[in-house]
Amino acid sequence: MTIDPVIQNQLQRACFELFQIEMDHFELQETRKDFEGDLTVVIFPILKFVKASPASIGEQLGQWLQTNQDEVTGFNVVSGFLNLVFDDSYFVKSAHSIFNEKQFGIVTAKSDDKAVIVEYSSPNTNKPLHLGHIRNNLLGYSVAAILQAAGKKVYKTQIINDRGIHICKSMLAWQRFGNGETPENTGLKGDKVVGNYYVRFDQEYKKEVAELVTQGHSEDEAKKMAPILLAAQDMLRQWESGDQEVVELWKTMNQWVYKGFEMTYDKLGVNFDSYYYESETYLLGKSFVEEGLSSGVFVRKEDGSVWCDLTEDGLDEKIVLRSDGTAVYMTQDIGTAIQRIKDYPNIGGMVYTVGNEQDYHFKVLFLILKKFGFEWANSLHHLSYGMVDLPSGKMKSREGTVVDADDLIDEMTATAKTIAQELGKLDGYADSEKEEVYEQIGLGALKYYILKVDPKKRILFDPKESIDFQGNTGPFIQYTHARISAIVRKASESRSFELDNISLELREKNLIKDLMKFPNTVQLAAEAYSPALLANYLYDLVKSFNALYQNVAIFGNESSDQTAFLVELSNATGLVIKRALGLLGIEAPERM
RNA sequence: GGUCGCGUAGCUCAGCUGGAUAGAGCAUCUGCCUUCUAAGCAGACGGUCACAGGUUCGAAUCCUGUCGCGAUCACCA
Repeated sequence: MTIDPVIQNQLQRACFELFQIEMDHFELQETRKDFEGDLTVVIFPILKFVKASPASIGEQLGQWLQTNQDEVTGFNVVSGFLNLVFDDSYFVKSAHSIFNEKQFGIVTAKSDDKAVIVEYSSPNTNKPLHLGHIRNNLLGYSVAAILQAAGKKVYKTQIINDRGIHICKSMLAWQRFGNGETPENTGLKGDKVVGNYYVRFDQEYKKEVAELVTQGHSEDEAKKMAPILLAAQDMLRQWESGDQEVVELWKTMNQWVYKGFEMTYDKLGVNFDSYYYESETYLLGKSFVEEGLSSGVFVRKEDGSVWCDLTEDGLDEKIVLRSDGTAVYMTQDIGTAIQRIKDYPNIGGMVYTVGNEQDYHFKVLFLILKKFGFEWANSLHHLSYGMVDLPSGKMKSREGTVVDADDLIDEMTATAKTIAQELGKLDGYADSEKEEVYEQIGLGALKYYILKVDPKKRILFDPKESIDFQGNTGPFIQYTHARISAIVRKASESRSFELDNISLELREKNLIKDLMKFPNTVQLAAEAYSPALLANYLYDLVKSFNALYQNVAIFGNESSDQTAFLVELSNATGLVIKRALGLLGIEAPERM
């Protein structure tokens, strides 16, 4: 799409013909808005090879391009910068081809290319999803979509932490205080039911600890000997030994949770190709520990525990198997990784969407997998993102200071509704249509708000300040798309135009330049695993569109080529906006 | 203490492999609704790019150090 490679090539020829030197790369950049021109060549790097003033070199190169390259119709040199002016028809043709290219910006995967597994969400089964999971889900889903658009085959998956002491705590509290409550007879989502008992457990636990302390035990002692905790630990042992009753309860309550999660995923608009459960994979890593021992990647200590010595790589020793032979977190992650490669054909790499608190863990994991000598281990990426904190500090589910995912989604939708009603939008539509749009807008605001910031940065989220709908926000972008849809509706008879008859204003050129950047932006976003890149691109694009269309009358002279061109240009812009929003998992309403 | 990340307008954030006078939105002010939809547009105000050195034609961007914030350094997950 971009002309840069062509110009690079021509500059090489020019340098050879004019100065008899061979340069393989030139610094090209978009011309700043306050100078005349479209593409700028930075002259300074050439100075090292050519003995002349920047002005003279610029002059000669500009002259050469003007005579040898059709698109270049003019140039000017300003203190070391050669600004090239392109012919209007070049931009008109570009806009035209964007409109005609069905999959503009999207590269389809070749069948022989390696695929990528993107893991995200990966919740515990003892509590509902919260704001932190929302960031995780939005990032994972969007990065998967972007990788796909950049030409990769992508599989989305997650690992569900369905075993361990945490779920036993919920189970125990439910047994004792539940009175047979179920999602069905309470009308609550299953994850909420289970989450409530997790909180209940903690309350009882604290009560018992306090009681023990008044009886004269130290707090540390009390924390270890509280009967309810001992009971939970006992339950875990029963689970591991396959006690039928415990396993049944475990299955039942986990099913409640999964149903609840699915409802939240549906609302968020994310999905998965497969699920992995720790209860099924936690033993997997062990066989590879044996393998690692025989190949010397791991060493066994006297007490029987197994370690990986990473001191040569600047890290510590890391345990991969406990002295009692049970698996640790690392063990199962090794196992899960290898299992996934077996389960899917032709995997070239994996992306793990996990918070930055686990940076060290993944550094170690990747290193160990490399030591095993797997080829794919060189293409593992930890999509590390910053925490979402509240003004009051960190979110803690046990203390009830979390922002619940479902609540937040509902609040956003409600806010969208209030604002839309105040503005009198959507009057005259059916209630069901209205509700759908409110949801699209509320979620659009939330998704864009989260995705527009660099993944690695921490987000401070203030739930009291409702998320903005003005300025650099999802709804603003959606709104522009809706306006474009209106234009397209009105101009239902699309008429073709004569390319040669169009002359462009600066703002039209700017919009087309922005449109042309889309494929490149998708590639950059894929390389950087950063939806933020795309979000900020979108905002620029929408600004360009608005700046142009505010002061231009599209309709009124329906017969002119200029009108037909403007309609096509808006159509192309609408397509790109919708596509880019899609990569962020945001819907683009036709009306709002 | 070691390691990693972050620090840009009052607030929230952009700023791609170093390039021209560091950009948006919110907030505060000023104008614009008979054209496609004002969730918008045009403009004003607002900066020691944490600090100090270094690299070079040129640094918010790269390197080193200091300070501040966060994370992490478990036979937890």
